[in-house]
Amino acid sequence: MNRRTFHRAPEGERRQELIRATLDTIAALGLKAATVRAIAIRAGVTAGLVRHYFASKDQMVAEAYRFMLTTFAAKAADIAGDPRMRLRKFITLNLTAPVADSHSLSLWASFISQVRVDPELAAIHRDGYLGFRNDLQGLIRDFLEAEGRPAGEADCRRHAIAINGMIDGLWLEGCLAGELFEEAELVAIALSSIEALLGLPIGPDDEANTVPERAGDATTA
Amino acid sequence: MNRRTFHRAPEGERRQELIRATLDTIAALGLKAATVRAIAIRAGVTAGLVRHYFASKDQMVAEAYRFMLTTFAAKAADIAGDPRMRLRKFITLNLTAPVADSHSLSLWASFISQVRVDPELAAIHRDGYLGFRNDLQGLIRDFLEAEGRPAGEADCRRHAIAINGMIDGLWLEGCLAGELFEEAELVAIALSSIEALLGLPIGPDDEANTVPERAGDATTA
DNA sequence: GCGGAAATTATTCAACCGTATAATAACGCC
DNA sequence: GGCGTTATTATACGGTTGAATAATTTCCGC
Repeated sequence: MNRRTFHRAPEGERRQELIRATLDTIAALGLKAATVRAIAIRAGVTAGLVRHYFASKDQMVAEAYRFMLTTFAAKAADIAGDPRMRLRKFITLNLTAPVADSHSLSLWASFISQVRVDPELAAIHRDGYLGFRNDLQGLIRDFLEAEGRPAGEADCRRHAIAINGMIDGLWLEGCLAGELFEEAELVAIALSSIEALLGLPIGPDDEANTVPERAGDATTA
Repeated sequence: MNRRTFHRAPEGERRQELIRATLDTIAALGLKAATVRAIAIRAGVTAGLVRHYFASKDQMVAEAYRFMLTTFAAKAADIAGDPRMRLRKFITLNLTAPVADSHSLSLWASFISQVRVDPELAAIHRDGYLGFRNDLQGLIRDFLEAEGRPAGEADCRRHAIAINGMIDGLWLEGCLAGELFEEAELVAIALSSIEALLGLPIGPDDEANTVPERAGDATTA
């Protein structure tokens, strides 16, 4: 009975592979079916190896969650341009793939359902989400100031809550039923709605900012 | 070892108890930890009894999901009043307990993460969500007409998407971090934002519709 | 420098224990 | 006695473990 030949991975690489396989498996099969064995097979190794890199399966899952949140935050961090452009990019970024797709929703929902019962995941969750709305609030403040409409702390907070809510909600709709919307439709709705909320135009002259016509049905999922 | 004395429940009642216990257990412990035993204990019976009422655990979970969606839909169905009142009630209903609390989010996320991998759940999901935005679109159309601002199909659809997105998003924020908001704050933000989106007042004169001041920090979870 | 032995350690493998679901036997009330 | 409920058992599967082994690096005599 011969033993399998294997490849010995360079420092850190296998660890990253396992984290990626964890996320892929959860997205594809759900948290319940994401067993150590299933994850290991997807990563091309055997189950026992997991405990060589992580103290436990739970720790590996926790690190996978942290990695996911970090990846999201990193995407939003390197937005450049003037305040109006930055706000517009932020919204677009969060309402198009890869942030807005069923893969992301699947992952997100799996973790959210565990956050309430797992203190370690809850801590990671808190860390990950802590800056999100603050970032948005900063973008809004900068934008209002640049447009000569400086606003107080309370007003900015209120706007950030409303706009954050709208982004989250449209993200949800896009993930749940992306095939019901044109590619840019959700982004256009978000931008024009936010214009109405703030009373200021956001769209640049050189790019379409109107809502494309579409006479489809109106179901959510 | 004496056998426990037991109570013989009337037909149907025990079944309903088990469904309720299923939802409670999923919300409290997560889908993974919602074992037949845990659910049975919560319902005050022993595990074997489940198989007397349901063909399998999966079927019980599926029926619990159907029950949850039905309950949500039923709440929104019996709203009475003039168009403006109905729209306002619809929004309020979806942004206050029991629809908007961490219990609901927990349930919702648990099921959503399974919907993609379980065809039976997917069918139930589709049935349950099919009419939601159409209902909202109808409310919006009626409201606009009643205010003398009749709108075409495309406009109504666009408004319904935007407002549905905002409701979903604020619902999400309320569930995730309800303790960061005043009781009526999210509702007030939603109502004033929707006023801005539609360009029409929604709030009645006799009820506060302004956003209450609150100088707290701005974190999401 | 260089070839190969020795040490290191990443990986596999098989088995363990706990627990889950499903099936079935035992029991009590009407 | 029949039916509803419970206790018990069977089987399967999940995470974890530790010993065996293959791949890689280090070391040493030359």
